[in-house]
Amino acid sequence: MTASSALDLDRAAQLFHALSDATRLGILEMLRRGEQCVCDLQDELGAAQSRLSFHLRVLKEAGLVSDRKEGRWSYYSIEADALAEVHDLAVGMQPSKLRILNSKAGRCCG
Amino acid sequence: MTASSALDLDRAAQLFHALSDATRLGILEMLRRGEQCVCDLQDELGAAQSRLSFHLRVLKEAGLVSDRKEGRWSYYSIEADALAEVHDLAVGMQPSKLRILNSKAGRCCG
DNA sequence: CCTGTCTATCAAAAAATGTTGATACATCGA
DNA sequence: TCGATGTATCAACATTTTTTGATAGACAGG
Repeated sequence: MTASSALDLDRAAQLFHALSDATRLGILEMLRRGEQCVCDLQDELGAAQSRLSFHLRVLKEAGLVSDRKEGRWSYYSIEADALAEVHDLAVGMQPSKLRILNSKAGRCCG
Repeated sequence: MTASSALDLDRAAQLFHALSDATRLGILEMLRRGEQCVCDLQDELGAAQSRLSFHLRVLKEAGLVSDRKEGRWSYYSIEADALAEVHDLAVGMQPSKLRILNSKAGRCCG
């Protein structure tokens, strides 16, 4: 059986697309420190509010982040599962050695 | 020292962008079987020649594939180093456990 | 209530990306 | 040399993505 169906490719493309922008990668980098409200991201990344909101939505639609409302604030945080999905994709794409140790089942470094 | 500079982000974005398209992922998938000429990719992926040529260039500019001319044919193959770079990025982005075992130095499963 | 703050959404404009068909170039075989 | 083949490149167009500024809703504090 071949490894990848059309759907797999589309999902992979969606994930990679969400990661294909420096602003979004910067957001994820900040979120690795833990939950952040939009205003903090805004300050630290120096991005306009609506711009940030846009990128956060892209990340959210890809499942890479989730949000939580508290009072006036929205807090965003990383969805570890989606990042694990990215990791699995990366492993699955390796041409040789790396693949041997990996299947869909488990992560090599878990 | 923080993990990622602006340059890192741009490079990461370039790699992920190259991977953010189903056609290009299909190409890489085929190339995992080994070197392929454009005509074979064309047949199997059912993509117009100039379209394929476009996507191959994106992949090549990201360093993910290389090409070799032989007679009338161009043979493309995977650049394992770039895929390893993708893998390292994926590992480095994990929020928790996975990171612990990894540094820039080496791959966990190598 | 009113006002200011935080955020999402919208529409318009701008920029980037992908597609298509045409053309050009190199190579091969006759 | 000629014609056919494999590929890259180009220009035009279509599509998608990103940015910007404006607006609106929810909430908190006075």
